Amino acid sequence: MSGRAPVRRLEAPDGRPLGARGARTRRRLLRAAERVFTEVGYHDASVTRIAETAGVAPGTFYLYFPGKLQIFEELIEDLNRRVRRAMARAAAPATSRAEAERLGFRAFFRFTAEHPGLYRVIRQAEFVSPPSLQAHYQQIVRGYVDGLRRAAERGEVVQGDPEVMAWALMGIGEMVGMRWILWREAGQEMPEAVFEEVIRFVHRGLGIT
Amino acid sequence: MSGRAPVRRLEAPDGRPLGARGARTRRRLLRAAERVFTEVGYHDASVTRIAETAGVAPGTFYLYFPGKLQIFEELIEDLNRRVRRAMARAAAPATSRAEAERLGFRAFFRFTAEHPGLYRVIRQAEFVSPPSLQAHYQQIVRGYVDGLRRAAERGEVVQGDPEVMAWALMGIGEMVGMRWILWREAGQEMPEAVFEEVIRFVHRGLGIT
Amino acid sequence: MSGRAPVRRLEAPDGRPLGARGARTRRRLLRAAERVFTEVGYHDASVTRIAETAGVAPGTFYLYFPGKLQIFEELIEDLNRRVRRAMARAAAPATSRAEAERLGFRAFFRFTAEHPGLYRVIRQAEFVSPPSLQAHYQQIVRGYVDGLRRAAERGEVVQGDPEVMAWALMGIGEMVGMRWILWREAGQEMPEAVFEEVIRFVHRGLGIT
Amino acid sequence: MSGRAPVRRLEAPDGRPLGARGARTRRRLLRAAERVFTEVGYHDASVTRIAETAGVAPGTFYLYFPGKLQIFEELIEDLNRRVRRAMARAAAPATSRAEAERLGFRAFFRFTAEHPGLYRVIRQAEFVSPPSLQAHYQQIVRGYVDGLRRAAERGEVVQGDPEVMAWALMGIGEMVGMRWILWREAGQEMPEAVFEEVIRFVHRGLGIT
DNA sequence: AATGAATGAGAGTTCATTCAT
DNA sequence: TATGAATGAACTCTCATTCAT
Repeated sequence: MSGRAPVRRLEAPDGRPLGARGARTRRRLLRAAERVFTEVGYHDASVTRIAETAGVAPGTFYLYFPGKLQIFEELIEDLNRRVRRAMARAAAPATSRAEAERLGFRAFFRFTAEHPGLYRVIRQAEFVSPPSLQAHYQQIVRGYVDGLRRAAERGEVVQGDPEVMAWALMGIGEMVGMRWILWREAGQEMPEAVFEEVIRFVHRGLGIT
Repeated sequence: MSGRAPVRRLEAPDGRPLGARGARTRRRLLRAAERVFTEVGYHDASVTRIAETAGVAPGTFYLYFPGKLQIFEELIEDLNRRVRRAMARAAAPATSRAEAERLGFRAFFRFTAEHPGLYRVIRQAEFVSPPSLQAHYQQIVRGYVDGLRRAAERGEVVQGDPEVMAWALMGIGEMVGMRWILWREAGQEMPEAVFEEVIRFVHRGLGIT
Repeated sequence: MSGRAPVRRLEAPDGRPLGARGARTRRRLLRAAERVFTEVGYHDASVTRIAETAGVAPGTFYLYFPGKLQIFEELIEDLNRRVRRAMARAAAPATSRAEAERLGFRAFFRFTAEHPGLYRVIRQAEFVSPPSLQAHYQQIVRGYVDGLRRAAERGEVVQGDPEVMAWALMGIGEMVGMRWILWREAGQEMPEAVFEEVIRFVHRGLGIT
Repeated sequence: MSGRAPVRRLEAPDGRPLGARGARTRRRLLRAAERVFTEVGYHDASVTRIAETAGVAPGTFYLYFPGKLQIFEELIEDLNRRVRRAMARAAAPATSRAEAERLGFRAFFRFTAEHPGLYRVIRQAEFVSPPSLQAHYQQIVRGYVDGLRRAAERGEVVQGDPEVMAWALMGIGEMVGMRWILWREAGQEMPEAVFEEVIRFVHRGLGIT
């Protein structure tokens, strides 16, 4: 279908390409930012602390990112990629839309459980970087829409506007994930009964019999 | 069954009751905070700007609220009350669960359209005041659960865990509202076709035939 | 020798004389200020809290005192009068300078023990109102000097500059009082042995054999 | 017997060691604080003004001190060290307790004359940082007590509680210093006759014949 | 004689960002 | 490529004082 993803040429904010050492430092800053944003949120995360966590001096941060906002935005994109990949991989072996939904939701909840905080951070983008947030949701929806359209053509799901359904499904996933995963203490699992109830609701909503 | 709501005795942070003049100033500060939070979010909203918007001096703010966090929390509660009241009133005349859902969602979307920004602000509470956010969602769910349980007993909706369904419905409402109302420019309406599609999804999800 | 002290005509800051009701309010403010200054010091004592303690509104304070500084200064004068009176009364029956010193120091330490905090507040005057502090010490010294001069003429104490001796004695009293009274918890007494040691030092210093 | 004083490793509030540039800035802030506290007292000294006096931006202050209170406390300790060192050095060559007292008091008054204001500042600690004030006095007393005890053993001074005597002596020094040094205009000397009178009083008080 | 809501200047403090080294 | 000292604007919050009622 596509071919390989283009190799991402990393560069410094001033446009110069990054050597191996620089690329490693950049990666460490990104991981540090993930940890710090996750722990305290965007506004209480200081650049100094991110640099510290990455083991570099504050000034070094600006060799790799134009500012705090930009590393946040890159992190959101990064998260988005990881979520979509996790869901796509999980749903790949499915032989029906019903199974695809089950596997996809399962993967989403697992991802959320393994990265508690990331899904809290993303909600912060509402005011921090609205375009990032919109892009995040829209990219997820885009993948969804294709799957739903094909399933409708095959008669597996009800006829209807696949975009609306995709947003509805995403809303269900986020709200349920927040309720049963993010608000739990770390280590707690979402009860299997809850998961099954969610899936039944989703299947009914999609008209899967 | 009902009785009237208790008169809310307003007080200053130091516990003294508020006279008419004080109550008016307090109300103006609350409205100003709503506007400012809505425009720029919690973190970029300064107390000074809120006071300015209300037409009072910065120090006056602290005669009525202990701080920025507290006015935010009060605003969330306030919003919560208004949303629930709007939905309850709208759904009251319904003669079936199907109709109740339709009227309730309609009211919710209308409220969101009339107060664009409020639903964006609430998502900020994730890091600003988690308890406020949880209370907000839980209070909405609580009302929902009762209605669903009774409907299930009457055989109007499918048997199942009403709490899970309530969270799912709330997620649908929020995400669809965000997509078609908040991200639109002011004045835009959610297309009727979208609304109908959402309602169909909701009805199917609940097992309403 | 003197005649009676002039009746103090109380007036408002604007010069108008005070009626009976006003005089009572003024007195209550003064007592409230004493309590508050004593508890938290000059800078952390707010006019509002003083008024509150006196049971009046903040605005009322300014009907009786031009400001926070002035009530503080009046309080220092007041304290000064009370200390001197207590010491003079205590020493009056003495038949020798030795006895006068013993009785005077005893009275001073007792006063300090009964008004812990007042002697801490006075030290604040160093920067709050230097003239008040100087006047306070000078008035105490003045009384001392007369007594010492007469005692020297009678050969009871050594010949020498009575003013220098007076300041030395005052320094002893303050420092010892601070160490053994103010730094103790309330209710603790200065050990009798300490008192006797102080008196011996004083007697020797004055050349009382 | 002695060995050298341990090198003081300076660190920033966050615990990182200070380089040469940082150490210089820190020193300049400390000197600036001394000047400003001396001029206007603790409460009217603003951090901004201290920074200004040191020639740095307000934010720089917080790279070196956690806050206004802490630089004040460090200043008190600093002053304490300098006073004790000055007195110890001055009294070192003394061959008798009588001479030691004379030299010690002389040194103390000279120090006070050279640093007018420091001794006023210290009195502020009463409400600002009581532990600092107690530590200051107690450290001075501690050195005094040893000297007095040995002198008593040699029969040079009267038998008695050396601690009480030490506090008395300190009180004399502070009060006399305040009267004849701090309240004078800059440049004025304490008259020699006053100094001699004080020393005679001290010698008599200690029982030095 | 008394009220108490309102003021507004100024406090201590934080932190994203810069730049000389 | 990296440092880290320095910046300075902006923040939340306090409180002595005023004045219309």
